[in-house]
Order: sequence, then structure tokens, then C-alpha cells
Amino acid sequence: MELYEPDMAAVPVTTVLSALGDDARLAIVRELHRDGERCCGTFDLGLAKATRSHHLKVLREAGITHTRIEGTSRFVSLRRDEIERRYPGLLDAVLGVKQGTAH
Amino acid sequence: MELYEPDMAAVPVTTVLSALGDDARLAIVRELHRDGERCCGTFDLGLAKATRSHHLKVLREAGITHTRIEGTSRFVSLRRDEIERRYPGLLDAVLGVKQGTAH
DNA sequence: ACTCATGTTCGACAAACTTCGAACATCCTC
DNA sequence: GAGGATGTTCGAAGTTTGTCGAACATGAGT
Repeated sequence: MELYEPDMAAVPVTTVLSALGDDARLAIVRELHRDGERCCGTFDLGLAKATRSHHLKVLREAGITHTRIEGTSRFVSLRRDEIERRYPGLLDAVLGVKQGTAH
Repeated sequence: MELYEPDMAAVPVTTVLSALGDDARLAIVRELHRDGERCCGTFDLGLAKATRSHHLKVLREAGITHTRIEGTSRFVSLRRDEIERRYPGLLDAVLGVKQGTAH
């Protein structure tokens, strides 16, 4: 079984931005950025697993993540290079921010 | 009369990304990026003026645009410096992309 | 083969978003 | 002040999104 992972260049910018514009999904991206590859079940978002699965699908179909299947587990990682090639500086700009930093 | 324009640092990242993750609003941002200050009515988005007003409000409340009132007109501009200070490289990353460029 | 663990998909629901026309507010000009 | 121009606000309608439990699919291990 193969998972659909589009070419970044084929994904509209607005799709990428919408995908990142959600607290749960951005939290996932932050963890991937910090830890590298992560198994699906290790994201503790306080959400049902169906919901987590949904968010991971949104990220994957936006071209942001790669999913490697191994047994019954799926290992998710950021497609850093491809993102950086198409949107240079985007990840740094988005992730390099401490939330709620008023000043 | 004064318009509400929040401090960028007080706006969640996801709010900014959601604001940019819409075709109509990103089109507005592109035009502002290209032309500088623009009068509200000069955006031809193929949308009713009520809808245009809504999108401009979303951008303004996300801290992305500044609105200057002059008579019955409102002149909108990008808050470039503030965006750049809080999200270095974000605007360039988002706007420096030709849409649909499949390679 | 049965069971357990890991995820996905389906159907449903509520909340949020986009869109519009109509009504309103405000300012400018005659 | 009447009329026109520029925008905003107010419902309302339709769509999309986020969320969940239940059912399903798949692989590992006993």
C-alpha cells in the first residue's frame, strides 16, 4: 500500500498555508521539526485518534510530511528539503516563533 | 473612527497562516506587495463588496495590513516591517512563488 | 487461527467560514 | 440638505472543517 504524497510544486500555496494554519497540525510540525521522524501514535494532542489521523492526512496531502510504513506503524517526517526548495525560509519563519510572545 | 489593528506579537501564528491561506486574501496581499498602498475598491476579485470587506477585515485583524482612512475611502497597505520582524522571511517565502508551477 | 496493537475510513454532528443582498454609516460635492 | 460614492455591518444560505465513536484493515506475536 502506498500513500498519496503530492509533488510540492503541484500544491497551491494556500493549501500549504491552510494546512499549517491549525493549532493541532502546527503542533505536529513543531514536534517533527524538533524530533525528526515520529511514529503516529506518539503525538499527544488531546484528540481522538481519528482526528489525529485526519490532521496527518491534511499535512501529507499538502506535501508537508512524508509517511513511511513499517508493519502496522507509520513513521512521519517533515519533507524539509522539498519545502525549503519551494518555499525558502518558510519553515524557519513559521517555527522560529515562541507563541504569545507579546513583545 | 479607528480601526482595530493588533500588535503582531499578540496574534497567534496559526491566525496569520489561516489568514494567508485563502485565495482571495492571498491575491490581495500579492497586489499590496506589488503596488504598495491600495484603495479598497481597486481590488477586483470577482466578489461582492461585502465579501471583499470581510476578507480585508480578516487580514487587518491578523495584523497583516494597515488601513488608513481618508474621507470615505480606505487605503490598505502591508505591514511589511512588522511582519518581517516577527516572521523573518515569511512574506518572501509565500509571495516568491509562481502558482501552479509544476516544476 | 486468534488476539492485540496501530491506524484509517465512514457517518454524523456542530462550529466556523465564505458568500451575498440589503440596510446602514460616513463623507464629499453641488 | 439631497444625492452619490465608498465601505461596513447584518442576517441568511451554503459549504467546508474539526471532531468523535464505531467499524474496518493490516501486520505482529503467541
